[in-house]
Parts: sequence; C-alpha cells; structure tokens
Amino acid sequence: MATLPRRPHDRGDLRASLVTAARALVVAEDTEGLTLRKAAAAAGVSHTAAYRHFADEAALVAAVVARGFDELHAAAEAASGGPLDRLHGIGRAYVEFAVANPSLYRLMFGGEVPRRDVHAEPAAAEQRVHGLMSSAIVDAQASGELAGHDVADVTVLMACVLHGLCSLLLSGQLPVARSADLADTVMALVDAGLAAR
Amino acid sequence: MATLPRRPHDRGDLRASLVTAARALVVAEDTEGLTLRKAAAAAGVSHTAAYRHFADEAALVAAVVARGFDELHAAAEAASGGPLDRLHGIGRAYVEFAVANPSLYRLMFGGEVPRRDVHAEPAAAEQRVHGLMSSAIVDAQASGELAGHDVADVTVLMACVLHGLCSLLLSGQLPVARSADLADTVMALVDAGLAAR
DNA sequence: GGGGCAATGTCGCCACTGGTAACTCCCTCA
DNA sequence: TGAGGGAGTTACCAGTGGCGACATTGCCCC
Repeated sequence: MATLPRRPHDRGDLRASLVTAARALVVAEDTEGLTLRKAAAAAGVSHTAAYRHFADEAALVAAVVARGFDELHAAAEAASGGPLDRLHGIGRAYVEFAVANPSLYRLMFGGEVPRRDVHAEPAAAEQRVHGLMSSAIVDAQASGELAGHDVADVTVLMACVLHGLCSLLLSGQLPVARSADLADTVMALVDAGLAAR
Repeated sequence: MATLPRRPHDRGDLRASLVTAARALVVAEDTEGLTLRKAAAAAGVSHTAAYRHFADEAALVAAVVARGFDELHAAAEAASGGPLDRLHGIGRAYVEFAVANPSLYRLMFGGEVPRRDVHAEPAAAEQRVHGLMSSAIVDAQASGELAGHDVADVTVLMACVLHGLCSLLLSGQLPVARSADLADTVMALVDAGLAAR
C-alpha cells in the first residue's frame, strides 16, 4: 500500500511549523503550557525531530519570542500621523499588543527561559522595536514637539514606561479594562517632562 | 540503635526552611534551578514533605516571591531625607535591589509561575512597596516639590519606570554598570514632568 | 495514666519532560 | 549504481511535580 509521504516537512518548513505550533500552545495554555513535546506533536512529528532544527527547548522558545517581537514591531509600525502622534500611536499599539497577547508578551519578557546573552535573535528583534521609538522621538524633536534631550535616554524612558505599564497590567496590579486610559495618562505625564517649552 | 529525631521541623519551621532553601536555590542557580525537590533536599527532608506546607510548587514559589517583596520593601523603607529625596532614594534602592538580586527579581516579576490572581501573598507584598512610593509622593506634593497630579497616576508612572528600567537592565538591553546613572537620568526626566512650576 | 487522633513525614508509584544514542529511510549526486 | 548524508523514528535515561497509602510522634481529653 502506498503510504502517504512520511516526511511532510522535508523542505525545512518543519522549523516554521514548530514555531507556529509552539506559539499556539503559548496562546492556548499560557507560557507554562509550552512544551517541546507538545509542539512537536502538534506539528505531527516525534519530539526528537525538533532537535534537528533547534539545539534546545530554549532555542525553540527563543524563536517564538523573536517572532513575537516581529509581530509587535509590525503593530507598532502601523502607527501614523505627526511625529508626536506617531510616538503615542506606537505606545498605544505596544500596550494593545500586550493586552491582546498576554501569554506571548509574558514569554517575551519573562527573561528566565530565553537568556538574552545566549540567544541573539530575540534581543535583535526587541532592538528593532526600540529603533522604531527612537526614530519617532528624533522626528518629534526635529519638529519641535519634544525638547532636545538625549535620544537614547528618552528611548529608554519610553521603553521603561511602556513595559512597566504592561507588566503591571498583565500581573493584575492594574485593571486591564483601563489599559488604554492608563497608557494615555502615563504618556501624557512623560510628555509633560519632555515637552519643549 | 537510637535514631536521630526524625522530625527536626516539628514546630512548623519546615515551611520557613523550605522558603529559605528555595530562595538560596534561586540565588545560586537562577530561577530555573529552583525545584521543589531540590529545596526539600536542601531542607533535609523528602520532597513530599513539602506538600504538607504548600499546595503546589507554585505556592512555594509564591512564598519566595512574597519574601522577595518584603526584602525590597525593607530596602526601600530605609530611604530617608526630604520628601523628594526620599522618593529618589526609594527609586535608587529599588534598582539596586534588582541589580543585586537579579535572579530573585526575575522570579518576582517573571509572572508565569506565580499568577497574581491565584496567590494573594505576592500581590499584597508588592502593593506594600507601591504604598511606600505613594506616601513619598503625597509628601512631596504636600511640600510643594511635586505638582498635584493624581497620586495613583504618579505612583503608577513611578512603578512603571522603575520596573521597566530594571527589566531592561536585567535582560541585558542596558548595561548594568550604568544602572545608578540610568536610574537618576530616568527619574530626572520624570521629575521634570511632575515638578511644580 | 492511657487511648485515640491529627499533624508531620516517608515510601512507592505515576505521568510527563528534556535530552541522547542508535537506527531507518529516502533523496541526491558523483 | 551505489555511497553519503539529511531528516525522522524508536528506545531509553534521569529528573520533576504530584498522588495515595503507610509510619511515627506528640498532644489532648476521658
């Protein structure tokens, strides 16, 4: 009897399938539900097959995290408008992403599993998001909407505030229902300190 | 043969011993090194004994996290000086704690293991830290060093900025060597927005 | 006093996880 | 055509969290 092709992932798409399956697991069962074995099973493959494409489970997790940052980057990139509006849009998109994908966001910033010093992928993807903020800040300074503080410092402040807010929201310290509201409030306070006057 | 007393933890101090052992494991082997079995072994007890004092491994972790917040609270409480100085002192103590106890801090804010909605302990301990900030903010507003924004909003901003900064520091996105410097920079920017003028 | 009794621990066991080693299959290419 | 290697598989291992049945101990109360 002619068996179906035994190697459906022959052309290297198993890697992508595993990342997709792992991401789905995170969404469905929260971060602790992510297991190399479950991801492999979901991809229709024995768990050892994953080791052909990832050194560790940690490497698989790192790939999921990197993909998460790519998604966050895409969401933030969609912000438009004048320089300061764009900066605010990025901030809102950031918080919206976190609220919409809490388990994924937690995985991305959990920090324990994917050590930034071991896996370069996620760190690079995160840097791209920060780059987006920097460019908006530069523009806002050029247009005179923000004072000329050191761009790196302001970017750090922005990243700190946004991540800190998301962290408090996702841990339940702040009500998720107020996320948009809180994002605006916090950014307004930051603006007050950065505004050109 | 006379066996040594089989129940060295009779008066309920096993719980405390387990938390201490677990905390030590986190410090020694980072968050992923914390295991219920290892903690029990370190306390000189079989691993199932731990279940007499904690429902889950998660409950043990939650206890470690709560204790971490207590330590953070104690460190922050030591800040003194005028209202605004005290607020800055709290901020510096916060960052110093994170840098000095990176693995513990990661566990405290990792978020995956100890869900705030399940374990009340850690959330309450965290709230106490925020309470410290609030009181300093209230004082600074009363003394006229800060403008009279909504205290809750300002507290959120403060907590966001501090946690965000620590998060970036511990993940390697910002150099730990500059932690004190960055803390001051970031807080100065925040102050600029909050200052009474 | 002595007898229950609950608290505290131990042992044995289970399912599951990450990881390794040895093997099979099948495609490619000299 | 046949050697080689990439991609998966099976079998296995140690370690982990968790459960249930049992032992021991000290305390409380008749």
